[in-house]
Amino acid sequence: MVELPAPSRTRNAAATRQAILDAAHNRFAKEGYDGASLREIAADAKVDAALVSRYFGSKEELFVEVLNCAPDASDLFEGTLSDFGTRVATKILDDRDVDQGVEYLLIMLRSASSLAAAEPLRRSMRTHFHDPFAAWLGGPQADVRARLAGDLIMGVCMSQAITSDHDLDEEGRASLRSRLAKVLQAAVEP
Amino acid sequence: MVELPAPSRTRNAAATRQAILDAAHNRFAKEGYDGASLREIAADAKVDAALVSRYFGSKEELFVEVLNCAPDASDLFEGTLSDFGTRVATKILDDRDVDQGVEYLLIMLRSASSLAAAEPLRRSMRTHFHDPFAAWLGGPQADVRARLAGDLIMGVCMSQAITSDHDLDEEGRASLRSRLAKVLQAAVEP
DNA sequence: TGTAAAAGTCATCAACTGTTGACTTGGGCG
DNA sequence: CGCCCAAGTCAACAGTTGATGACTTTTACA
Repeated sequence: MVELPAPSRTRNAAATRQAILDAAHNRFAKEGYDGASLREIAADAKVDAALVSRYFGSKEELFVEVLNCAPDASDLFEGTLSDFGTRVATKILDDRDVDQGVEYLLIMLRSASSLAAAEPLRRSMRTHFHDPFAAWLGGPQADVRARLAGDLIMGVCMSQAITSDHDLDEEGRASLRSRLAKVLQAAVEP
Repeated sequence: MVELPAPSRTRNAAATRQAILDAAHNRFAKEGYDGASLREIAADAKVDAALVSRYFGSKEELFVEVLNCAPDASDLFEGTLSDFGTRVATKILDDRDVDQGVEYLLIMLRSASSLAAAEPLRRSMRTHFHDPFAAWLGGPQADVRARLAGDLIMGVCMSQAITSDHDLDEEGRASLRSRLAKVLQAAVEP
């Protein structure tokens, strides 16, 4: 047959490493830690499977590396506290442009069942979400308020992930959005 | 050697079938759909692994059967609506006696990542939890209120499952309980 | 008691997993 | 150009998984 149109990639360790990282991110978000296989990830990154183990040592280390790239969810903290409920509710429910923060939430909830992933997951959750969230909230029992709001966000995202929004019409979604805003606000306010 | 002290079990198809079902329930709750293996389940039920496939056809059908045994979560509905928040909050957070309803919630969240388990899971969630919950709530937008409360419960349970309550002292837990009660109440009230 | 079907077991299959070691290819430096 | 180490590939491993067909054991009925 003809030659491959373009090798399209000169050898570049940093670039392929990043490609693997991106592919792993997507797969982990879609299928969870156990469900995603190194071969799938490697195929997505257009790389041999052996290279993944070679670069990151093990699947678990790759997972940790992916979690370490998580953003600080700082976009949730741009705005006033009194605005928090509606702001986050719209961000979560208007999922058409699934932004980074929610993607990482998906990784977490999809990997919660894995024993190997549990410990890295817990640590990442604290450092990237809970702690900065509580610090931003301030006030009395900030950690409890942060945890409760975080649990609510997680639950809603998870429900979305499971049901794929099959069972809610447009009016229902609007109602859900406003009510979620109210409840979320009740969770974070001192 | 001596004889086995007691074969301890006459051949009884219904009993072994139930034993398999119980073992599957526990394993699915602990490790999720993908994580639990038929051999583990069979070992727990003191049964050959082949028998599981023989009785239930496939792992997925076994999973469906387990979900079909889920209680209607009717214990959440014993009491007044104005009492709902505190009642459920204490039930969830005093997890020492993990009752059946929460166990099934564990199965759901631990299996949420599995593609094979997704559809049966969604159906069971609706019929065993969401629909009767919404019916019990009544009033305007009962389905939205039921979903939001359910999502919150799921998120809290999941957070518990991940963190194993490592990071909250006794005072914090009390605070979490009262606040969860308040937020939960805000979610269900019209 | 004798026998046939149910209940349970065994061995095995094919597929897939993460990981490793030996190998080949490529590009930059002298 | 010619070398050499990094970058990438190939094949294979040991383990586990779900599933299947042939086999043995028990129970119940005539």
